[in-house]
Parts: sequence; C-alpha cells; structure tokens
Amino acid sequence: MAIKKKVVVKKVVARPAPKKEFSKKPIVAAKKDTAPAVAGKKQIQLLRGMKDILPRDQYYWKTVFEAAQRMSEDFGFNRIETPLLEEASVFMRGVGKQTDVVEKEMYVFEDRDMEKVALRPENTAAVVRAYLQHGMWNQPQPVKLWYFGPFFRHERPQDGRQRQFHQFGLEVIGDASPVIDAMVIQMTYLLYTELGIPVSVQINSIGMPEDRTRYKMELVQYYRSHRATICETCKARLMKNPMRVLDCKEDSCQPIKANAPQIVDYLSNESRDHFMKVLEYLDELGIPYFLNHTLVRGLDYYTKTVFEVVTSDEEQGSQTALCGGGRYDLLVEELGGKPTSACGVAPGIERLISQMKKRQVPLPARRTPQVYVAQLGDLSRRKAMVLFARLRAEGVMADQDFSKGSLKAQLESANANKIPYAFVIGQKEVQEGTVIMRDMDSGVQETVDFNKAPQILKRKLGLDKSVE
RNA sequence: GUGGCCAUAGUGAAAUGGUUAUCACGCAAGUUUGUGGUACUUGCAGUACGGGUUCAAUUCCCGUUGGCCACCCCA
Repeated sequence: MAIKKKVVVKKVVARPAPKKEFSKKPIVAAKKDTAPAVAGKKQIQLLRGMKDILPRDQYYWKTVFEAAQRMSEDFGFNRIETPLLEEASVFMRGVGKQTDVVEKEMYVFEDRDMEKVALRPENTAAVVRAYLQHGMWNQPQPVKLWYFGPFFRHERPQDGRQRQFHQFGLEVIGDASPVIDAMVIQMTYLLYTELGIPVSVQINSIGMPEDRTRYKMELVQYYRSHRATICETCKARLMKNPMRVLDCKEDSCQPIKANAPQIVDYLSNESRDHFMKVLEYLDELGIPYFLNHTLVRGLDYYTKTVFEVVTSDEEQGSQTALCGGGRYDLLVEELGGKPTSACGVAPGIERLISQMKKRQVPLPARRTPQVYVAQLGDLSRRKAMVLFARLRAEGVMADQDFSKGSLKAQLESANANKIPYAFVIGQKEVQEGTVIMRDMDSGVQETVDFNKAPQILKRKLGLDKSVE
C-alpha cells in the first residue's frame, strides 16, 4: 500500500509538465448545457428539516467552535465524541420513555440486524453511557467532558428548529457540589457574552423525586380547588403530568398559575441548601439570573438545578431558549452505574449563530491572502506555481487562479479579494529570472529578483524582523 | 403531531389567463493581442413537482415536496 503510493508520487513528480496548455478555453466553451435541464424531473433536495452549512456560514461555525473549545479547555474539560447512532434503549432509559423527545421526536429504526437503534436526540445519556462503559469512575472525579456535534429530532421545522441541529455540550460527572452547577452556568454565560449575545439565565430547582412527589400533591390539590376556571389541557395535565400546568399560556389560567404553590417551598433541606448555594455562587460571580418557578424541563433525568439561557430579544418568537441544562444526580444509576451526581448543559449552535447574525456581531479577523500570484501563459505559470509554494513555505498566505489565462481576470480577482500585493510573472520575467511586484493600492510596481521575491515581500509586509 | 401563510434565474425583487416572463446583484467572455477597482457590450441562469379547469396557465383549483409562523415541545 505504502509502496504503491510512493511510486505514484514519484511518477507525478518525475513526469514532465504537460505539453498541452490546459485552460486556454473558457469553461463555458466546454458544453452548453451543464445545468440539469431535464424537464419533468423533480429536483433532488434536502430532506425536511435538514440544512447545508454553506461556505459563507463556515466562519461563524469556526468562530463558535473555537470559542466553545477554548472555554472548555480553559476550565479543564476534555473532549468526547460519541457515535451518532446508539442502541435506542440508551435514550429511552436515560432521557425517559414518556418524554416528548423520545416518544414523539426520536429517530428510531431497526437496522439490518433488526437491532433497535436511534439517532441521538441529545447527548447526556450517551455521554453517561460512555462514562460507564469506559470505567471513567476510576478516574479522578469529577470527570469533565465537552462535545460538539449533530443531533436529530423529528419535529416540524421552523427557524432555529431543525431535524438535524448541533449542540455544544458540557457534562461534569461525579460531583454533587453546587459549585459545579455554578461553574457550568458560568461557562455558558461567558460563552454567550464573549460571542456578543446578551442573555439572561432562567433558573429553578425541581428538587429530588421525593420533593416533587410532595409538591405535585399540593399542586394538584390547589388546581382541583380551581377546577371550574382552568382550561381543558390543564385538566388533562393534572392527571398525566401535573407540573406541566405551569407551562400553560391560557389567559384564564394565568391568575391561578400566579398563586400556585411553588416548588422551592417543597424542597428538602438538602435540595434547598444546594439551590441556595448555587445562587450564592452566581451572585458572587456577578452572573445575572432570574428565578423562574415555572421552569420545568422536558427530560426525566433532571434533579435539583435546572436552567435555561434565553435571549433578551422579544422578536425571536418561541425559539428563545438558546440552551438548557441542569443537574442529573440519578441518571448514572439509571443507566447501570453506582449512584453518581452529575450536571451538564447544551447550547444550541444554530440558535447561537442566528443570534450572532441578528445582532451583527463582528467576527474575529480572518486570515486573508497577502499576495496574489498572477501569471501569463504556461511557461510563466510553472514559475508562478513554484513561487506560490515558496511563499507558502515562508508563511506568506498567497492567492492565485492558475487556471485563468488573462492578466486582467487575475488582477480583477486579486482586487475583488482585497489583496494588497500581486506578483506578476510573464515570458519576459521568466527569461530575466525576475518577477513584478505590484502594490495593489497605489498601483506602483517594481521588478525584483525571482529568488528574492518572498523575502522582499515579507519586508514590505513587515513580516521579516531579521532585516532592518 | 395539529393549525395557518407561502413557493418566479445562485440571491433579491417585478409581471401576466394569450406571441421570445422583466429588472438588479452575481457569474463568464470581451471593449488594442501583458495590468484591477469606474463605464460599456455580449452571454449564463427561472415560474418546485404532479394532476385538474380552460381553446390557452407561471397566473385559477387539488395533491406532493419544501420553507416560514403559531401550538406542542425544546436547542
């Protein structure tokens, strides 16, 4: 294999340059109908809810990814990437069988071995699966992990809601301290802030299952006493999932909701202390938060702290939740491990980028070419290719369109890309062993030695510190 | 999953029940054969798909697909 490759490489290197000139003709001349003009054929297109991430958006993605990566590394997190496909039971057990995410939205199917598999709808359960499978409880605790990747939920798509979407995530497994909750919230808050998006943290504690049981009884009793005024859906929720009445947006239910018992009053001392500690840490860090006693998250595994990060933006419709997270002290056990406390968060990347665009957040300066290498004809093209390679070796970013023939087209391209300098090589320069260096701004140009060209340019660009 | 709005070149728009569907941006070639930014010329590219009504549909109707919005839920 390796030998074969080597031979091929050698061949290429040793082969004389092609005799034929390969791009004399414009591309259009090749064939007239390049476009699929087949009538009556429906165009192939994206699956519903899927999106291409086009070159024009890649810089946003890069910026966000790098911000997330840096944040994670700064706080001592290690990256983990789990497969997109898991045994369906990972999520059914982890996230909860009756949750909307699993019940209504998860992509589940049987593979060729008739195994029931699922495209991951979220990552906490899968990361815990990895934690258990690789014996990470033997590592120093807590284990701090981060990830960045695609997730899948079969929903009716909208702006900021796709069937394949991306999340950055943090998971801290193996520590019950409220400091962890605060740290995760802090990191999330910093991420948004540093990317130029003003956000607020909505926070609540839903306690442990015992706390909730007590609370639900009270809540149901309270709502029963107002049975006459509440809406039909609330009546149904009361039977099935009482805490969801707190999400009700029906006008008639609002006054009742406002006076409803609040979960924080039903927390055990332990849960309450934990929550108070989290809030104290947030106060200390100066992170603005809002207590939201109606915040109940849709996944079964949450305990104690739950939070969401929302925009202060009114016009964003219902997709204001940029990110959600919380503590999950029972999940590891649920998936077969020893009792292990944990806490995590998952910011949605599409919603984050959409906010950056909406707010016209300036992106960090990007790497742009410093010089354009233009050539005329095949002979000079060969020299130009050499020059380009030398520039690159010298750490100078160059641009080129070696397939183009006319100098005009090449300078146009250099200009369009706002490249400050251009090297021009033609027949004459090849014979003289020189190259023309053109200042694209002033139009001033000078002829310089071909071999010295990279150094001379570097001096012009102020990159060469050795020469004064 | 429920309901509503929508669908014209790559992008943004315009138009009409009836000859070659308009404009801008874009892209390509050119305006003295080796010099960009402005200008000019020419070219490229479109009525999402399928069916129906009609002498005639891009236009009206239905379905499909996709987008958007609200709900549900969430990222």
